[in-house]
Amino acid sequence: MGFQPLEKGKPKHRKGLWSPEEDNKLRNYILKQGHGCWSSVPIKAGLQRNGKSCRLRWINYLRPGLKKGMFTKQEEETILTLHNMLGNKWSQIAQHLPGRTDNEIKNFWHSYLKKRGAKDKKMESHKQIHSASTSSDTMDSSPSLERLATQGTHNINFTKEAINQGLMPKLLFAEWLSVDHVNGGNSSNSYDSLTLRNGFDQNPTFQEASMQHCLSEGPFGEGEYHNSVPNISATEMFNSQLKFGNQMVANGFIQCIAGVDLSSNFSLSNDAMYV
DNA sequence: AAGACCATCAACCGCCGGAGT
DNA sequence: CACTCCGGCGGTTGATGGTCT
Repeated sequence: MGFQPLEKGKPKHRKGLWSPEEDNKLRNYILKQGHGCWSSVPIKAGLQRNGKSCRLRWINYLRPGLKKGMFTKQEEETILTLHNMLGNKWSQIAQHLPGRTDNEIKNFWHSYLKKRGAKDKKMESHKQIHSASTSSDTMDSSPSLERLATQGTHNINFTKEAINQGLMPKLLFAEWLSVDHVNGGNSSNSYDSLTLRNGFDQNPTFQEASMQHCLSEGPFGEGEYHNSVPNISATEMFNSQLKFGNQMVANGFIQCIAGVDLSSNFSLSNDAMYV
């Protein structure tokens, strides 16, 4: 890829991959000042990017609480189910997947489509060969969209209406942390073993650590929440989220985050914050 | 070992809608 | 009402790394 050389004279916005220095600048700026108006962020943060690029970088990569790595089985099924209901509404789907971005989900879906396309082709030829025999035993072993939507493979019983009306809860990244633990994400990241390089790291470990530290002392302590959600259903999740929302408000949750004054200008509206 | 091919992911682009003037 | 600005969204592209031949 490489970076496009900056044009002489005219201040042109830089494109391409972000360097670690740029990441640091953006992260530090937003954590300290909040993003405010995105178009002014690059200027104030000393970046030669446009506002859009900064926003995207923050949302998709730098934002605290983001989950990295493979999608879990449950996440995959949730995506399939929600996509079946909502279509290509990636941002809406992302709101129900803790720590995942719309971009990530979109990418997943496209690769999934490719896989499925290949599988379908295979199935088609297989069917033709065995057209005389019963079809039931040739069913795809992966969950069909219809089945997922109707059965709710892991108790997903929310309705399209509920989703469309915004009745589905959005998530706190504190919950992302918990879900991550449940799903065997980076659960080995105990607080003690964390390295807080330069205050922040490339991954959300720093925030997770801080969150965990907060949570362990607060109403979301290990016993109460972290250990209570194995094989959590959507309904349970929903309920716990409602509880979470109330607790958050009641306990000044925001101030708890990382000891940084994020509350002043820190927009969490798109950060799966339940409001 | 090297080139071709493929999958994944980060980032850009263009469009749309809402808010402000 | 028209215009501009901005943020958000979805589609698409291009780079990169891994696998295959």
